[in-house]
Amino acid sequence: MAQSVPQRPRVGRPPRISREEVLAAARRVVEEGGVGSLTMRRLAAEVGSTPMALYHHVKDKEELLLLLLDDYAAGLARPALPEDPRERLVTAALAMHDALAGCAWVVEVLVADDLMSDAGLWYAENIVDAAVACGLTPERAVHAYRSIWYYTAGEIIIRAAGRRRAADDRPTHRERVFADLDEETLPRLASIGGRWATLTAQDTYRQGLEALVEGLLP
Amino acid sequence: MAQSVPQRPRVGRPPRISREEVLAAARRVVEEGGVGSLTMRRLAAEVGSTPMALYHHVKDKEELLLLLLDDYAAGLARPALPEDPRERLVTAALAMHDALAGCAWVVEVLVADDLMSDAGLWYAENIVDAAVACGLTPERAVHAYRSIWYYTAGEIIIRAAGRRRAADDRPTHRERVFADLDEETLPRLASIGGRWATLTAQDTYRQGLEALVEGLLP
DNA sequence: ACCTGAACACCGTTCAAGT
DNA sequence: ACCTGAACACCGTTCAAGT
Repeated sequence: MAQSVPQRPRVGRPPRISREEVLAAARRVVEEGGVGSLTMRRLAAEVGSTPMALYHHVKDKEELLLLLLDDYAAGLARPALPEDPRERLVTAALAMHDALAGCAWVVEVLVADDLMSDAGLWYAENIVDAAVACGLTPERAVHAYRSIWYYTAGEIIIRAAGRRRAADDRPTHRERVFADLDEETLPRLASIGGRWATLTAQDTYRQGLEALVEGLLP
Repeated sequence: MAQSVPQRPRVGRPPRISREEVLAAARRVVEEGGVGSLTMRRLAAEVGSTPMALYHHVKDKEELLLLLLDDYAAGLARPALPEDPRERLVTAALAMHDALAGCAWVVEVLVADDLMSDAGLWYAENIVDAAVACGLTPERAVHAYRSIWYYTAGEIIIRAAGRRRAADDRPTHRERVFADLDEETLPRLASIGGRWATLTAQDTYRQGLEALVEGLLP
């Protein structure tokens, strides 16, 4: 029915910017200053155009963010996974965590529309499948995946927030609170005192993951 | 030295609005429409004043949110905790989760400056202390607390995002993705298909928590 | 002491017009 | 087809002035 069009008959004004250019610029902006710094106006300046020209290449800001996400997900390496299902589960979860950690801004978008994009499903697929191979029913495997996802997303989000806080020089609310803990009502925290900051700065993602997996599998 | 002042000698223009009124109005706004709907202008309208009058009662918007948080935390019940340390740990974590779940908006603020306020430390205190009583070193107890905190915050944040998504009527990106999964590359997810939504809607917080605790404790 | 109005420096997006 | 400018309906916050 529809005959193939060898060359689209381009009519009208020739484009000055392309969707790819817009996306590339958006990626630059977001990598440098976080999602918060990505505004249509700033992006327009970056590509040397006007805010409204952008709307000819993306529907709106939300679509722009989703495209950015797809793009990032598509570029992710898919590590070879071990045969042993339990190891496969842990390895896939670690890879998922690395994918998120490597790109702080994704999280802010992620939470708005969970489970990144098609490419992100690879992690879910492998984790659920490995959990089934470990002996869980499909239902419990999905629940296990969710627990791991909560743990992973929580870690990423909270660490990202921590970094943002550290970037501001002024002492945070939390530091002030920890500086004068009441030994009467909070003896344990008071005894930990200054070590809290260093202890919580340590990367214990893997440790916690393994504990979680230990408890989740039969 | 300083003599007690029985009655502050109030001079100048009498106040039309108080800090308490501002806070109460902010709480109303935020409970109804989330943190996103709390703007200084909207809040001013709510108390029947101008945006700038607010700055006479709170330093800025951030302080306003922190005050709101303190306020909420101060009103939380502190459930009696069981003697057995392991049960105490689980009970405290569940109480922490309930406190957050009862008040969706806190999370948005929380992430910005983790560990709610003084009142929120009660949970940390009990969880860390119970973990030590279970035989962990203080260091590992803090790490265990962090894992639980990641898991808990992640669950709350992701569920809240899910509810926000469900509130918009239009089908989400994620639904579209799940509608046509590739059976070749994602066989496991494809086989779960439509059940994904109902499975992930189930509340499995306690289940995951117990698994995590199981794996964390010696 | 407390409040107001005007103003500054921002947002995302729509609409009508230009090339 | 692609881009522009002006405009709308918002933000948080500062500053100088009023009572």
